[in-house]
Amino acid sequence: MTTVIWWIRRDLRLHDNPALAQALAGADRVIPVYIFDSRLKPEFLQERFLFLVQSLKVLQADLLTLGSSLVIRAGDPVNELSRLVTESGAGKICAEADYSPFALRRDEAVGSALPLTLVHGLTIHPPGSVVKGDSAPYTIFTPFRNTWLSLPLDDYEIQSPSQMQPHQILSSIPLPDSHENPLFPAGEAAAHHRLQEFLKSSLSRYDLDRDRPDLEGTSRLSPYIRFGQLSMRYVYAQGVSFARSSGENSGISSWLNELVWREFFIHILAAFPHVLRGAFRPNLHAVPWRDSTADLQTWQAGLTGYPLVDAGMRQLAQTGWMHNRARMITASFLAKHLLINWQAGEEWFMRHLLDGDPASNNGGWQWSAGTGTDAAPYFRIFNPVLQSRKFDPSGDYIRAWIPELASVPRDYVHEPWLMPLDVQSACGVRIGRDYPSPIVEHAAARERALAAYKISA
DNA sequence: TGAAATGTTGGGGCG
DNA sequence: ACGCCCCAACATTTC
Repeated sequence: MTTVIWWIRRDLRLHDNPALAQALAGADRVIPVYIFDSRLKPEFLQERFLFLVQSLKVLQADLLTLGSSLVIRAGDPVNELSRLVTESGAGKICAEADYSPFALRRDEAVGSALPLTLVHGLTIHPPGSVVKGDSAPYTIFTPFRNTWLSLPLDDYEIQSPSQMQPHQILSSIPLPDSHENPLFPAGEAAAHHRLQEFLKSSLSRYDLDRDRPDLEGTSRLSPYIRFGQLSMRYVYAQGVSFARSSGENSGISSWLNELVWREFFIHILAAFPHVLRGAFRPNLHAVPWRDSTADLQTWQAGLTGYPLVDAGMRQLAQTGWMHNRARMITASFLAKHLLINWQAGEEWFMRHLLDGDPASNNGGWQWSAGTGTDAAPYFRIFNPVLQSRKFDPSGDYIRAWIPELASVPRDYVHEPWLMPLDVQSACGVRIGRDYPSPIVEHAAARERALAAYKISA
């Protein structure tokens, strides 16, 4: 009787799961295990932690229908897995490889003590496989993508097991209390449903609508991909086959491009783990950031006085998700207009985002702050008013997240501080009382940022 | 996956 | 008819 442990980390799926498939191959029984790592403090994970717990509940239910069961433990993975191996007599542990510095250290510790087999599945092409002629990693997106696209695509799809052998129920702790996020119902089935809905209804217009936070133009798949409720291989293959069958291409290729960005940042973090500690470009270590707790808190609270910035920050705090265009604008605002170290923003996003992943989050922030591998030039500073007019033309997104501004007329919704007093009275909003005046003046803040970045550029 | 400043052009008003 | 100015509209350069 051979027993294998399937150690689940961020691959919460039964469909197209190479680590699970490897565990099942040749084993008489497989024990699915999730371990809450005691080094990760749930209070810092907030909404993402609840999403994880909900997802584990669904996975548990799915496993029960197959005849199996999920074992939940909490503690240090080396200790917990050692106990599980002893209790079950398992001769092997299979897990999907993860490439963040934290995960690599953890798996090194487990692998040196126990028979751990890491199986690739997190990305389509694993880190180290997309490299330049001299086998150095790419640091610019476009050539990375060109090489990425030239590699053979494995569109093989591993079906979910139709049943699993029961295992003796090892001691398992109950899952913490949690509740469903109304925008992101947890579980593999919900993820598949969302993918199909997106393909059908929004993908063909993706290139036109994806930058519009007031529309449903994006896939909203990121939390599911983050926790592996969908495999990248499957998601990408679905996009490609949809493009073939619909004969339509413009929207699809720009969406597939976004998936390649995700791969790019995972590769970057694997090759340059120092990006989690500071700027990728060492010369930009020297930006003289302002140290203002008050301004940071104003940004976090969505009270900067720039409606689109505040709408994005409130959407994040209230839902655990923010539209990508708003992520870029809010990030640019913190790093450029407020001249606060982007790492404070990186930390805030990680705390609140359901899809919070060190590689993508760090990559996005370094891009916005102009410190990254393939970064926006330091002098590229978003004008929050122009961005607002361009991407939220009627102000629907602003009004959805800033109830104070719900009745502000369209002419003023992007820059309410310009409202004459009689208009303020007419719509019942006094700027400076019901909604803040701008925390900084755009032109002056822009000049300040240019000067500060110039020092270290 | 910007925006502002600066430069150029050309139509129209007007003396 | 002509030169001059104004200023959109667009293009280029700079941050």
